[in-house]
Amino acid sequence: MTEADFLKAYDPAAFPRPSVTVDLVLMTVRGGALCSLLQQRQDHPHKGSWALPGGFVGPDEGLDAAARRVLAQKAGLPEEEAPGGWLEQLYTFGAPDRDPRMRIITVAYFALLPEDVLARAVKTGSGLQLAPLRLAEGEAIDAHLAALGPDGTPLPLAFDHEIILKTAVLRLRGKLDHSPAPFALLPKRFTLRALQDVHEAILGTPLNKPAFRRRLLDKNWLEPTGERESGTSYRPAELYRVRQQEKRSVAVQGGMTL
Amino acid sequence: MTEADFLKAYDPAAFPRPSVTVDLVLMTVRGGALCSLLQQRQDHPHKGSWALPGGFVGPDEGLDAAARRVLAQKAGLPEEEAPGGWLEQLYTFGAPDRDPRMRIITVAYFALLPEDVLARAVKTGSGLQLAPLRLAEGEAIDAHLAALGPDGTPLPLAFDHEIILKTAVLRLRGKLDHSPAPFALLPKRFTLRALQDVHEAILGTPLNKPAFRRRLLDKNWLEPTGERESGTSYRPAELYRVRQQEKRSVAVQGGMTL
DNA sequence: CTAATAGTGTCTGTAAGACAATATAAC
DNA sequence: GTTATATTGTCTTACAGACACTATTAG
Repeated sequence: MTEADFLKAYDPAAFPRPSVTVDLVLMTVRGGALCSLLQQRQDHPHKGSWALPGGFVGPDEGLDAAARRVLAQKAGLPEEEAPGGWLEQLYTFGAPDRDPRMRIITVAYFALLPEDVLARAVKTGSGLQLAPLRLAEGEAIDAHLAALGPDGTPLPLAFDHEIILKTAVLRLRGKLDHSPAPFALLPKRFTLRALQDVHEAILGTPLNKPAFRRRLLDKNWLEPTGERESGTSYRPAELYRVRQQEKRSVAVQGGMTL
Repeated sequence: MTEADFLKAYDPAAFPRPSVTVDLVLMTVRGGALCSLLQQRQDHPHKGSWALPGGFVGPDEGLDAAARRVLAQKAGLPEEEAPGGWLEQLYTFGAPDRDPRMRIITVAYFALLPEDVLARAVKTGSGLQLAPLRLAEGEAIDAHLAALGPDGTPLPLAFDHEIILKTAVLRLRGKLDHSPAPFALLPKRFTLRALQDVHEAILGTPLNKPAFRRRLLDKNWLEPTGERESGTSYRPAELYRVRQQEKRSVAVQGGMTL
């Protein structure tokens, strides 16, 4: 056994290497619901089921770079531009049988994008869909998550992508209060009410307005622009923007702004 | 470009696959300090520097299984036994140049083990060391982390292992209050004082005793055993144990008990 | 003016920090 | 008893939830 371990450790080419991919959970909030971009599989295995967009990691490509590349390809985001999104490594899934064709280890990322960006991606690509995610009550990791189709019925999910989606939703919930990530779901200038709507959609529960406002403003992450929203038939709300410094300040391995 | 992408996605064998390893941050608290097991490299590259124990992921081996195997090999833990530790996937590091020999993507795990288990591992193996970790003040990810040798000077760390260690420490700090993981650093029965010492070592700051006690007991994770510690020259403290149910209850992708 | 929402003030309950008082075991 | 620490009680402060009140804009 020690001999075998020795060989294993010092002659890695002696046994087959796994393929490594990145899979992306591209999320946004639309119509008060947290949604994820899914792509219908055209081939076996899991033909017809819905999968996360992904791609193989190139031989000289970093993991973040691969995630950005897939994001650009699938979501139609030019890599050089700054659409104001968020990208963060989520978790790595590597069960030996997660793909029936061969051994594939996937590094899952999640991205947050403004609604219009993802809506445009859906229209551009084919077999794409922005599916509302419905997570059963309770924060347990073994709770069931459904991605709903246009008719409100759950879509069949390919591979282990339900677990990946569930992990993403729970991670996002956990980070809501401690990370500037959720701002990536809104345009550059937004009202506090819109931000609260985003939080409520992600948590799936209503929040107290004065408390929410206090909490957010006390963090000092936002600054008022002096401008107001327009087009309302009632009192327009102040537009806020994220302080420049907060776009850099990041928690533990906290992801990156796009 | 679309053609190239197509080939990339559908003919993964057409380009070389990366090697995939697991690296383990094996931590414990000793002498009031958070320590990690490090192994001195016997070969180039980084010969003489100190590295995290790790190993290649086998062709039919899951990531968690690989981490457990390396844990058993390096820390001398029999895989079947239940020493009361904690194992959790940390983050995946895959910069193309992180290893000069070849492309290696590593899935980092961190483990928490009682002090005596790791101390035994250090004595058994060779070139092993349990190094106190000192993190510069401030939670910033770009702060410097040093692993101290026996003479108190920082050890040179191999590859990107400083970043991995830093990530582990920050992750552990963040989970302290929300996860039953820290209990893995103590024996099965322990006093609240010992638990507070562990928390203080990890956070690097003293805590308020009554508040700590209230917080922990209010979580209802612990139950008194009715027994007292022995061998003290003063009033012995009550011994607590973790409720059985809490060993299962786990937060978001929260790791596993050993 | 009315309608509708923005934004604020205030009360209350919960939980943490600080500090002190009491309890208990070894000697 | 003394000593050292466990364990509990209490005061104060900070903050979140609840609710109501005031402000502002369109029409």
